[in-house]
Amino acid sequence: MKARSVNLCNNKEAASRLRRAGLRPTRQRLAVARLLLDGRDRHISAEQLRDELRAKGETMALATVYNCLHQFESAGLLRPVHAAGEAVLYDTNLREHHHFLDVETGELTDIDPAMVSLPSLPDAPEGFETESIELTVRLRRR
Amino acid sequence: MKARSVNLCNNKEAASRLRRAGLRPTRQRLAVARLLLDGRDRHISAEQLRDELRAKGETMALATVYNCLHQFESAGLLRPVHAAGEAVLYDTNLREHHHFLDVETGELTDIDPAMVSLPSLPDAPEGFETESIELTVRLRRR
DNA sequence: TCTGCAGTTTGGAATTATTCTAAAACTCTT
DNA sequence: AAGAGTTTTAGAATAATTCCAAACTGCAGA
Repeated sequence: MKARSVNLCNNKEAASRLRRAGLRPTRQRLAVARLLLDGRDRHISAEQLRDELRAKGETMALATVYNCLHQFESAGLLRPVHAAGEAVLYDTNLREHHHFLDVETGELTDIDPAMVSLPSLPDAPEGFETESIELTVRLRRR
Repeated sequence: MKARSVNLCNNKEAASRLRRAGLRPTRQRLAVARLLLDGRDRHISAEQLRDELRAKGETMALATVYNCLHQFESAGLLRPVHAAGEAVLYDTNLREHHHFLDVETGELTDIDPAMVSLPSLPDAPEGFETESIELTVRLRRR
């Protein structure tokens, strides 16, 4: 019985996932894929990712981490969230959903999509198309 | 018949507005107030503001521009919008509303509040309170 | 298997937005 | 006009990210 989430525990699966996305499976991209594309919903910054990789023994230049994140984004494997603190966070949850943001820590939490409905979204103005929609509820410790 | 928008064409009115907000009316704050608190709805960054001030013959340190913006924000005279490009933009429109963002230029445009309704906003998690809500529709030139 | 080249990675410098700092310049009250 | 407490300022410092040119690597073909 296979779960919906793809398990990229080994390089073979990660590699084919990358190839399907049009990315050459380099050592660095494989490491990132195994860490981020395992089906868990998370939000991670470039620096956090670098640290987690390092903890797994995969050190790579910060520029490479940024490169990977951008490539994964273009390939539709990750979605950037801009409204967060200072740094851009990458969201492994590709379903439509929204976020709580703890403005103190910068931490993001998914909002259950059932809790919010956007019944009437305005059409994009002439000459534009909607790239994405971000609803962020900024939270402060009470 | 006075319009709803306060006209801060002269320093007297700007000064009293600042005092009411608990801010000492310094030359720099007066200049910013006259430029931003005239009732027009706009979105402006620190650098843009500095340039507009300079164009009016009011030069001031960029640090002062940032100071002013923060103080105006704390005083409830401006609202920061974070979801925009790289820089924080300050919104002179204090009514609840949302934004289109041109991701190319970073330009924000208000979304008519009648066009969007957020019927069921999720409650803030235990121990938190909602500071603000930002709905941003990111646009790309077609 | 070997080779070459386009595609990748890398460290460090460069950029951008913003904050910090300590000193000089104000504002307000007395 | 003087003192105290605020503000402003220029420039240094920080943080996230991008740029760069050189070194490296995956893979297609000989």
